[in-house]
Amino acid sequence: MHQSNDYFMTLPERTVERLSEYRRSLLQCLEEGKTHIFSHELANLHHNTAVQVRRDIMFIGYTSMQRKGYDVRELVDVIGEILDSEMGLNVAVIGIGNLGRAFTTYFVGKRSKLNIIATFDVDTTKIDRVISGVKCYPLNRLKEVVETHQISIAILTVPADSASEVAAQLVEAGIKGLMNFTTIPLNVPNEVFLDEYDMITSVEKVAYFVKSPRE
Amino acid sequence: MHQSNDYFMTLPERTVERLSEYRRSLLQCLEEGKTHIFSHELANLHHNTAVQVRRDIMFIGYTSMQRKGYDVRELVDVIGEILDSEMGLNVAVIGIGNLGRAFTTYFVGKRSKLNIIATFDVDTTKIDRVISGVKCYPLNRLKEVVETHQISIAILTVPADSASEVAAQLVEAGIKGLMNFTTIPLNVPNEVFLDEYDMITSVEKVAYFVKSPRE
DNA sequence: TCGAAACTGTGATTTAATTAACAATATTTC
DNA sequence: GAAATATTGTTAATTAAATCACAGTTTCGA
Ligand SMILES: NC(=O)c1ccc[n+]([C@@H]2O[C@H](COP(=O)([O-])OP(=O)(O)OC[C@H]3O[C@@H](n4cnc5c(N)ncnc54)[C@H](O)[C@@H]3O)[C@@H](O)[C@H]2O)c1
Ligand SMILES: NC(=O)c1ccc[n+]([C@@H]2O[C@H](COP(=O)([O-])OP(=O)(O)OC[C@H]3O[C@@H](n4cnc5c(N)ncnc54)[C@H](O)[C@@H]3O)[C@@H](O)[C@H]2O)c1
Repeated sequence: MHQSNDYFMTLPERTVERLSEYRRSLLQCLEEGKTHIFSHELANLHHNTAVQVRRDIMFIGYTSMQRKGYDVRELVDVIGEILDSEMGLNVAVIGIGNLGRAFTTYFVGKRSKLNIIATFDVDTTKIDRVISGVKCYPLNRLKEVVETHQISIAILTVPADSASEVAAQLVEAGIKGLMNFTTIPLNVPNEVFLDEYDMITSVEKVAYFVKSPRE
Repeated sequence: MHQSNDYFMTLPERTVERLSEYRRSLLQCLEEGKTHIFSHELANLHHNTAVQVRRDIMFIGYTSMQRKGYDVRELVDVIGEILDSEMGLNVAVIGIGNLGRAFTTYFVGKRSKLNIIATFDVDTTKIDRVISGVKCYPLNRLKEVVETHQISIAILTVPADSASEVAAQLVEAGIKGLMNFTTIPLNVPNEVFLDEYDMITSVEKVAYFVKSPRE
């Protein structure tokens, strides 16, 4: 039973994240030949509750076969309709150092609607080479390459002290979404979607809760 | 004016994260010779409001010089008292592949109360070598090394298909905090603090909001 | 010396996210 | 085919987080 609204409202960020995570588990289920899954099973695979799973799925307007659970294949497809763009989106990695290379290598292996089609750096030993399977361009060709290849998303892995400057260039070049892995919080115009993740903060948080366990 | 409670309640996770982020900005301020900072200045450096900053600082029981803003040095120290352990904590990286190496290289450079003092792998070409400045041990010596070096935190960067198994070994070895960078959600006993971060999910979220901007 | 201005600290309020509760529905069992 | 069981979808209640609103200080300027 597949029923999806023609006009989706924008989903809460956390729901979008969970849908992405559910999809990965569901694809795994498919590989194992599992065709149906209950909300509590999906919940157990992630750290949450059956109610939360049902609510997330309700958000995207999919409904199950009552009492049989969700059809895994259909659910994967519906999540795909929500998360993916028909024709895919093009992605660039900016700063192809240790983290940029690790990310690119990992990502390029995955089948996905997101294609890393360029990397950028200022290091002349990297420019014009193919690194992690993707061509590296000089940063000063950013705008040109972004336009000709219709790149809409950038992954920022440059050193902290050039992060703000490079971010401004990305905005100027017409990037629509920015994933910032540097430790510097960025300012971008409202119409550019920005997500930031700081590994060091995460590890410091773990350390805090190791030192001060809850209850 | 430095007034800290003897017994802290456990802070909300988001507050702990923000404190870690504030600290980094504050250290930067110190380097630039800035001795005092207002809540709205700190807020501007991060993506939040002056009230939020004041509330976070209230949580840790620090109070400013009225009308002069917060003393940067003191605030750094108070945040340190909250986040850091007196004698530091020892950390191990499990799976010293692309991501593990990037992380280790980056982290080892930082002055911090968290010391990466061992890495573990199963690849015999890596074992017993020093990689990213840290000695790599065979995974089967995990328990022994964790005990002798009093390692309490593990960073998990092994391939997805061995993540669960290795996590169980880490728990068994007595790890108290686990930062999981694999794409597999883990189950650990309640007394082990677990944080998980999935880069792919983050990028998929950015893609979703690029495709479906808010309002 | 007395406002006015600039910030902080915090109770009250609002908003957002999660969880509980349960009616509706399909399936199995006897 | 009726009762028992399992599971969903959704409304209502709860909890947690963020924001508002403002009184209380300190400083400044006239
Ligand atoms: N490595 C990690 O695990 C880790 C963890 C947390 C945060 N980070 C952050 O990620 C960023 C990159 O870390 P890394 O370890 O990969 O560093 P790195 O030094 O290995 O790589 C940085 C790369 O950026 C390039 N670069 C420098 N200036 C540039 C510019 N203006 N435009 C384009 N490219 C430029 C360099 O040539 C280099 O290739 C840093 O900001 C760091 O704070 C990394
Ligand atoms: N590279 C990235 O940017 C990235 C992004 C998202 C998620 N991840 C996740 O991080 C993990 C590591 O990614 P990577 O790109 O570094 O992979 P990688 O293959 O480069 O590294 C994996 C390392 O783990 C070692 N290993 C394998 N089995 C092990 C075991 N049982 N115990 C200890 N070590 C073992 C391998 O020898 C190798 O050195 C994966 O689970 C991946 O899903 C990586």
